[in-house]
Amino acid sequence: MIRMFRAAKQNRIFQDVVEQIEKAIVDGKLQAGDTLPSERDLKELFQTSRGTLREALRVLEQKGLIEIKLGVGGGSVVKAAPMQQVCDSLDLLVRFQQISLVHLAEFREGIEGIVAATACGRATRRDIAALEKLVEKARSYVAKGVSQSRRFVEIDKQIHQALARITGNPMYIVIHQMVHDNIQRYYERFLPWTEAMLQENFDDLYNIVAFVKKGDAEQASDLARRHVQRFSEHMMENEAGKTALPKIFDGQAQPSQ
Amino acid sequence: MIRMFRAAKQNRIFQDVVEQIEKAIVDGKLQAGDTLPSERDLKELFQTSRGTLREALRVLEQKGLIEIKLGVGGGSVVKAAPMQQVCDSLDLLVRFQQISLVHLAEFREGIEGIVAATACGRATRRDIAALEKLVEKARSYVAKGVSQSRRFVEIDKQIHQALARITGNPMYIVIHQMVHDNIQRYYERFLPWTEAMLQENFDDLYNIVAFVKKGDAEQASDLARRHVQRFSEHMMENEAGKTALPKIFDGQAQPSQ
DNA sequence: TCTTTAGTAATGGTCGAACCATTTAACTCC
DNA sequence: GGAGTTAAATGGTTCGACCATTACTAAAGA
Repeated sequence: MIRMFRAAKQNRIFQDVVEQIEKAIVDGKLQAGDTLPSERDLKELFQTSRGTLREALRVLEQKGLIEIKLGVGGGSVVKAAPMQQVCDSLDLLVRFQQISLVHLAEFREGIEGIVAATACGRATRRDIAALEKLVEKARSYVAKGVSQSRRFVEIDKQIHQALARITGNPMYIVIHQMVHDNIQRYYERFLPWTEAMLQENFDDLYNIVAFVKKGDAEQASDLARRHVQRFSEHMMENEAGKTALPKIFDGQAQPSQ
Repeated sequence: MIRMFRAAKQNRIFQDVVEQIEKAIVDGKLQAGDTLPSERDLKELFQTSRGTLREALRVLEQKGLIEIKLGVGGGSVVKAAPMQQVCDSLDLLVRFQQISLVHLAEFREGIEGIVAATACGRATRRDIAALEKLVEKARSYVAKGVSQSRRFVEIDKQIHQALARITGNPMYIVIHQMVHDNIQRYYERFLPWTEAMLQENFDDLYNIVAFVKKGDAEQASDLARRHVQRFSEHMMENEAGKTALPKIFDGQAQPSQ
């Protein structure tokens, strides 16, 4: 009932402009890459002022539907699917401290588990080959020690993203990316890498890929979850992690209804 | 690397205003319910024009951070956690047909499974009592037949939300709500209820709660997943669902990277 | 002829002042 | 004391002007 009707602030002209353009995009009348007329032309099309029109464009830009370029030949370009917006909106919620690191980590555990299990049944030979190539890359960085930990983390992310992509379900891709990015921000700040951790994590990746290759969903899923858990455990062991951000670890914070 | 730096369009003044206000809100210097100064005051605080300031307010409003009220005593009021925005952004993605119903349903399956399993270990006696109360409410609506299916669906949602809340992890709550709302919109349009379906779904709910009460995570999880699957199956069987929206069911659409 | 450079026009970004529409609160009148 | 009226504050809109950036073009120079 709550979401059946939208606010009826029809006095707001820019809102009407937003809805018209949004509808045109969603209906496919405006395709990604298309350029809208200039602000001065649009203001005449919509019979409004430039200020009001610009407020509408601001909203569309924020929604991720258009991108605005400067200079001659610039203007409003229709963007592809606004996937980034989903991430950003959740980003904001996390920064609101409504969601702590333990919450994120627990959630990621579940997601990684499902992704790994789902990927098991859907990975093609090419997928496996790509995964193994990434694993080899990771191995080379691990061999070079903690100085290359940044590169290793990058490959680690790519492997997880590849798994999400293999599922063929964009929901996993977008949700995974969002959680990973948010959680990684904490790890970068409070979790210094050691040789042992690097090796341990590489082994996880290697084995996860191996299980996916074998098609062993249960083991792949379990290991993927364990893989995420290890980070939380290291964070707990780490002095910086415990002392610097106690709030992050306070757990069961209730969300505001 | 991609998400480490933000676009450096510092020529855009309104962006700077957005960031300053957003930071103040996220840092807690501005609490939910606080009212910002009037546009005419803000424009002086930020040393900018009213038009530019309004563009900033438009962005903040779109982000769900503020709500704007008219008339004397009106102005920009800081809102609580912008949970609705997460739903809206996904809604847009779905309408972009980047995410189909099968994608949503599969994802929801995983989430409901994890939520049910996690809730098993965390439900207090009060939680169980509240769940059972909801189940009894659902039973009464089922008894009244399809005429009360709308009410039943509402209770169904409340039960799932209650389970998500029991986990104590706000990630589950917000993600669940986002997926549920989006998916329910399809079901409402293309899935007419029958007596048998009502009964079947009630039985699911009854048993899920029973398993949670027993603390049987595995069975609760399996049944919760099965519960979601049933909807997809009914959608498949249903002529309206198959013919009205074939595109929704085309499955493996690849996201634009 | 090719390259460099200066110029020019289109376009988004900003500014200021004015007016309109809505809402609240105070005030007047009965 | 209640109902209607008025006034002021505030967001919404409009207009006109100017600035900053950019791509294209033509002129100048090698």
